[in-house]
Amino acid sequence: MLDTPRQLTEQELAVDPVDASRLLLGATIESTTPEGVVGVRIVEVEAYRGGDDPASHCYRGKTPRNEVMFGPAGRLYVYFVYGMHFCANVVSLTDGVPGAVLLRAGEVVYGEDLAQMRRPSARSHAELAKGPARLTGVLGLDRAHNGVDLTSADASVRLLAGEPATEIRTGPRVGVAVAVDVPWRFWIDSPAVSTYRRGTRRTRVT
DNA sequence: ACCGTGATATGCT
DNA sequence: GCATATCACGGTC
Repeated sequence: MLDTPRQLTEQELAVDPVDASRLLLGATIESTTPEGVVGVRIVEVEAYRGGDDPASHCYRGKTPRNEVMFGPAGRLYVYFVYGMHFCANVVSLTDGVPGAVLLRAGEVVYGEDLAQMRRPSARSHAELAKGPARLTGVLGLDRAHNGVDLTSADASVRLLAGEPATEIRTGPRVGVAVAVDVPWRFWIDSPAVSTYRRGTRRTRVT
């Protein structure tokens, strides 16, 4: 990095997750640990809301797991899923109103060696952060990073503004079985965009 | 296509 | 309490 890029602010992110999604496409998420620095340019995200969004972790109200989503915008919401994976979201909207943007995929733009070391199974550059758990993997994010303020200048994880994205594509969210008509997955052209997977339908008693 | 893996939430008792 | 169903997934078959 030759110059210091502008960090995204809490105010910019305190908007509807759909609008925050557009802001995050093309931005860079950067994590700093004792091992080094890794930067990932975000190319695919998904918007999640609160009580009106049946696919959201906040659909049924506040719990210990999702409480960060109810807090101020610009925080990192990290959750553990499927017994082995972490996924990371950027909290949007304002204090008390839950909303977040899931970071689904990105391109590693610096710290490639460390990224490859953290994900030895990646067989190409594009594969390094192709998928939400892979993205958290290259950045070295886990439970300990839940709630980190991404807008703070000296935070270990930060969001750096990018060129405004043009040609944003949309579609239904990946792995989600409800609200399939809602096109809240957003991506820009990149080989790192993950492949679509339909959510598994639950058997419902009506 | 299929399965590992464990936290989380919910619904019983 | 305890049982169990459900996952905002990735890797391997």
